[in-house]
Amino acid sequence: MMIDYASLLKKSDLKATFQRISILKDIDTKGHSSIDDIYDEVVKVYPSLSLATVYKNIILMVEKSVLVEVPIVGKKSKYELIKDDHIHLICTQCEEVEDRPYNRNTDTIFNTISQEQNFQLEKQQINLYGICSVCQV
Amino acid sequence: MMIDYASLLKKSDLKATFQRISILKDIDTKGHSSIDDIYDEVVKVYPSLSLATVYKNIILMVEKSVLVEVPIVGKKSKYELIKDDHIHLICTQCEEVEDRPYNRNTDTIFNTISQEQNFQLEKQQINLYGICSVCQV
DNA sequence: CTCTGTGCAAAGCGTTTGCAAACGA
DNA sequence: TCGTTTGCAAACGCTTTGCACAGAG
Repeated sequence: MMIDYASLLKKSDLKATFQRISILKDIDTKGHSSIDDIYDEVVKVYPSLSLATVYKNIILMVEKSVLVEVPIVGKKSKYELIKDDHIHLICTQCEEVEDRPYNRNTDTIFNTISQEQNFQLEKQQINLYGICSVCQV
Repeated sequence: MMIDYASLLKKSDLKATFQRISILKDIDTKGHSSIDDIYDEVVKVYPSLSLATVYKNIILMVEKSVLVEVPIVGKKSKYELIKDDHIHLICTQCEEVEDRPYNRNTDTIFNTISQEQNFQLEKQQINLYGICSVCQV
């Protein structure tokens, strides 16, 4: 958190507009945000924001590998900043997503499977769906 | 494969129509199909099929836990028959999805993480994205 | 100053809905 | 026969697009 979003954008040949920085800040602060989450949040501090601008920028930042799409069963995708591989705990009740680090074996397992299948691994997404501690009454 | 789809449907209080059986057969044969895959296939043997019927039935069969949605980064979801936990190898080139069984450690890892986080695990989806052996020139 | 990015409104599509007719049990 | 399911066409809502203006570098 508290990354220099402007540098992050420039590194990817994207101009550091207030809209883009606000989008990144929202995602970074929350961890995972949907398009609507982002729009609702950023429009508060920048009322003239257009939803189309959010769409355009998310698409662009995913292409540039600044963001990663996290598709979720039965809901709209969320987006997160690119980061080390990790596990998602996705609450089916409150829809929050929490990250947990891989343990030492996790990587090995997936690499082994990929090698056995002669599969050229590019990206991995481990999603555990369930009820988070907060929602368990 | 070659399951008794009619019984499967009746077990879930769904009438065994030709449309539903054909949808299940397509998914079971291919392993994983998108809505459009299914429509394109079934309409061949049942030309009066409506796309709306496919949508309605997929939604229904997911609710009844006959099918499971597999959301995929940057593409439309695919659907599979419900089955034991497994890993998806998703080819980013040809879009094929292949299943691989969990090895002995996989379950342990996810159960451990869930317990540590007091997370009530309901469902898990492990997706490995990359290039399948066929597409590696 | 130049080229990129934004906002707006319209267009485009995938998905859902309502209803009469057809069908399964 | 009765309740469910289907097909059609319309409605919906999310996403994308084109273009003139604004803004970053």
